[in-house]
Amino acid sequence: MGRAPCCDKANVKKGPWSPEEDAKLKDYIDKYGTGGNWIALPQKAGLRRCGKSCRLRWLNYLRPNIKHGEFTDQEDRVICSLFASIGSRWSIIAGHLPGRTDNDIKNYWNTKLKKKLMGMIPPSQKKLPHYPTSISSLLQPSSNSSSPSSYGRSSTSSFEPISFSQSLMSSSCSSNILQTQESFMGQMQHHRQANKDNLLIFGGTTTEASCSSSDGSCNNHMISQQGREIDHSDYFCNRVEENQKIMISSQGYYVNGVTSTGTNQKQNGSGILWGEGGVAPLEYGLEEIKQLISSSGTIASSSSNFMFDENKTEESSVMYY
DNA sequence: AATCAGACCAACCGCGCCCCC
DNA sequence: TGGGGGCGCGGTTGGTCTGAT
Repeated sequence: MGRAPCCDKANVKKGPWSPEEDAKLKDYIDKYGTGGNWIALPQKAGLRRCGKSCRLRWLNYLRPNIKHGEFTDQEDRVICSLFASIGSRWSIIAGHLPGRTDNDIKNYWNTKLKKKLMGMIPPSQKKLPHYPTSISSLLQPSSNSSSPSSYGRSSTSSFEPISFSQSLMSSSCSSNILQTQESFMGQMQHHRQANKDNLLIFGGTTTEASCSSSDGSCNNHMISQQGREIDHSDYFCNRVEENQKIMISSQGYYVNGVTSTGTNQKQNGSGILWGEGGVAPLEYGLEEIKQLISSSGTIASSSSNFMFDENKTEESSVMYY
């Protein structure tokens, strides 16, 4: 069985597009539009191409305002933030980067950006020599992305690990799903190894985390899990020092017993009581992290160990384990 | 100069969702 | 309401480029 082919494979050309084909397609769409039917379009346009191929060519290369070339640091951070929040939903991420296509972003992620992040994986994971040893270093604003860092460098590639901006950190923390990103897990695990006094606890929603900082200058935008755009400036913008315990959940962030609203959190044994009706944040110890890393060979959205319940993300994200 | 390995990227493939009949 | 067709998406592939040896 199986699905019927979308076109007559025997009579369609495959492979790279010629300038003539590009011109035909562009001319046709300029004149008549897509007509809402990509399957029929190539025949009308005089192209021996599959409709899907035409659509892809148009969307990725021929349509106006497509931006090619180097991704900026800002774009890097947007991609990372959104990836941490929503996983590999490239079309949504592309929607937040005008001129960029999902395919472009996907390729960029797979070939470069992911490796930048992988540069932060501990030596035990990636056999890389040097890593930041303080959480604060991970939370520093991105000011050195163009300068050599002390992070590890792959022996076979020339990438520079990006620095995690506050916006990335905050948005990453704001979503449970990020925990399966091996890059970030690597940071966390390494940090735990480097400084056992630190405790990193994450959880909650992207839509309710608050920020008490007045000097935070994070202006990046991100979207909630419902696709609603929200501003990072409302997020966790304060620098966090070493030896502090960090918790972020739907009620805000928490550092050494002080919440983002300035109140002290009650602690109950090893646990922490979050406000009434609050969503208990998830806690990740080193072992859990190791387990996550080992069990999530792929990214969150494709992991069988994690399911992101989009129907339950209005107030809090839910992770099934 | 030749060869090889890794990086990069355009394009293809298959699946799930949605809409329409 | 169910089935079929089209669209859109994410994963993967394969060709080309580039740098190292």
